[in-house]
Amino acid sequence: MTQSNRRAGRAATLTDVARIAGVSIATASKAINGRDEVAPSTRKRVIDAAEQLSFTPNALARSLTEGRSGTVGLLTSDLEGRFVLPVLMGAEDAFGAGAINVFLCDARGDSIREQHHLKALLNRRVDGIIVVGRSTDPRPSLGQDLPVPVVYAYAPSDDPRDASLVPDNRAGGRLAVEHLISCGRRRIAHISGDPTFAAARDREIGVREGMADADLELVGDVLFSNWSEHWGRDATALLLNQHPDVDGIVCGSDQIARGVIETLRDLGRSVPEDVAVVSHDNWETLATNSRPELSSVDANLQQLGRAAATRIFEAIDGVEAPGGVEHLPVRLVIRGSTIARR
Amino acid sequence: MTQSNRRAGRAATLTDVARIAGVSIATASKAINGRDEVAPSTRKRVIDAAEQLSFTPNALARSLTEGRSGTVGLLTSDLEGRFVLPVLMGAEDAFGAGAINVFLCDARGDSIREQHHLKALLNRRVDGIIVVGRSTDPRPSLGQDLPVPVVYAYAPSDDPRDASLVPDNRAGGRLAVEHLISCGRRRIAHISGDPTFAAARDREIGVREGMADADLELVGDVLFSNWSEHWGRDATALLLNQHPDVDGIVCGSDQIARGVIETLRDLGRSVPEDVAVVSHDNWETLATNSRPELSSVDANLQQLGRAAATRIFEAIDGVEAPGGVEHLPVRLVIRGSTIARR
DNA sequence: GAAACATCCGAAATCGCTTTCGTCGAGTAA
DNA sequence: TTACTCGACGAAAGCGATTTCGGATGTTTC
Repeated sequence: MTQSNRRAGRAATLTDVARIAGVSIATASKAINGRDEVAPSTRKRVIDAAEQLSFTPNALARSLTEGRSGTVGLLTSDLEGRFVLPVLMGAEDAFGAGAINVFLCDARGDSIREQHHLKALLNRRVDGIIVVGRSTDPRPSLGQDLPVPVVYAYAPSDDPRDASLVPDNRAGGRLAVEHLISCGRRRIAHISGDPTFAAARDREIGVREGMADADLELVGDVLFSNWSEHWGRDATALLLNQHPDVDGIVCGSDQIARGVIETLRDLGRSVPEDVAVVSHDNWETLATNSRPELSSVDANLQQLGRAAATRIFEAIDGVEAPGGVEHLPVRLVIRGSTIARR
Repeated sequence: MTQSNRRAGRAATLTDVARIAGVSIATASKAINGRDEVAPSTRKRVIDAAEQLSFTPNALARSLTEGRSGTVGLLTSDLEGRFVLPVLMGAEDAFGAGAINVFLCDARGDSIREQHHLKALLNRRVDGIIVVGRSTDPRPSLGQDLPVPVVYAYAPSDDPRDASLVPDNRAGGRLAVEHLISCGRRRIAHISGDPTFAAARDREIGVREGMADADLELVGDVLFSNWSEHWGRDATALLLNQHPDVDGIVCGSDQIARGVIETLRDLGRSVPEDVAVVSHDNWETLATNSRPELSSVDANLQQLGRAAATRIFEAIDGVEAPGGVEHLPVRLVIRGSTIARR
């Protein structure tokens, strides 16, 4: 805390710099911003003066004239932050560190709070807004009459006129099951999470497609309930009871997979030798601490954030945004739960 | 994306409102901001006009005159976000949603990037900065010559002149061990993480203090290595081999505890009957999905964020900040790993 | 030596809002 | 009626930058 300095006086302004350098503020501005109608010697004087005062231009003032603030709002309902942070990082990457700053607002699933935050963001004249939902289910649109471009990431908007970017869960399901098949598995089951989640349904579709393409059928029904380890354990017990010959399991999430693997071991099955397990999310902490480590489908959230930022940019620059939901590619990370470690 | 609207024209300004209401911008400003030198009828006209144009004041312009921006920077190196998000939420609470907005910047452990972000934040004239480290180890100070108040949260600054708020890990260690003792355990061991972490050392001190107060001694040496489940498993095997009669284990983190519990079960010990286990962090996903669920010491990060925000506020209002490291209370969350579920 | 032309610089307008201070008219007191 | 107070309102000066455009130099060119 540096009270002393703060009291010492306000931050240096362009006027101060100009005075010290003995030029007008117009010239000082040009010199500092590298415009070319300034003599080299003058420029040097100005730069030196700025240095001496440790002058930093007031971004607020600049924004006021330029009409854009160089900030973007990230509006989320994802309390836990597993999804929003990779997206944030991707966005930062795309924007370039420091060039654009991101306001992170957590609406906590409360639409009143969301409106509040939205209004605050607009007051601050953000140049764009990225909305990150907490699941991949469609969420209410912020509306069409906003003065800035909006991109929905992870969770799509329920209004097709909005631009939404979501991970391709269907392809993810297919990827997972194809991997199991390529590992020589044929009797494959699917244990997933909450069936009211679009992610669960989309992944199931992908899984079924992958099986069908290989002329295979899933072992038993898809087991739906919730995304927890507990359910993974219960479902596995159930599954092995009815279909003891299963040799591959696609899990709806890493958490489920953790439970699945635990119960498989408890019931005397070795992973991946007897049963190979692949899951979704690639949540590092869970996946790499599992024994064996989890093969998992990664949603490429950072890339999704980057794409969202790019969209915002394009829209700012006047490129008409196409609207509709775009599915971004996912990737499979292979670890010990499907292929035995050498 | 609402290009049409954006093209339709710039956002309404106070001048527009004033014109429609037939008053001067001065009066319009006063009417909207609730100042009292305005006749009720006039105020109504202005408010109506503002409504009609859906006028939103330009926060940038306002900040320019008021000298404060109503924004705060949150500078972090915590990639994973487990620590930074609760802090962010706490800060939002304290600031009041919408009244203050938070710039979240991730330096990714790179000091160049950090300087970059810091500069950007200062350019945007944030009213204060909260620095969130990635562990509880001291981190380099941003320096004393910043024009805004800075508070270090979670990780303290290495400069005692800075104000730092950190969880009281020592009290946490004590809390954990006292709980085990109150559960009737006497042969207690401590399995922790990376001993180069201040958190590991502080917790150990607390644990030892708690034991000493009860005239007990730890079973064996404290086992240090890293914060992973793998280590939890290995350490437990080691421990049971040397001290098969252990009846309580304090773990350095929830991840370690997960490994500990797993191996305890594998080796035929039931939790909590034979061995009670308590850990640190209270990472919900891990703690509540464990079997049994983990009793764990929660660092109260949200409260820490709230405290940090309050500090910033006070400093803005001119209250001299005390500097130095303040240890904030932690709390124990009791679950099934120490007390058998009924 | 004058005209034409660069080159460099500064006065002033502007962005949208807040705030001070002066003005004006109505109401009150004398 | 005059003098005075007071409430309501507006003109104008900032806040800190950018940018336009005209003016003051100095340099070519014929």
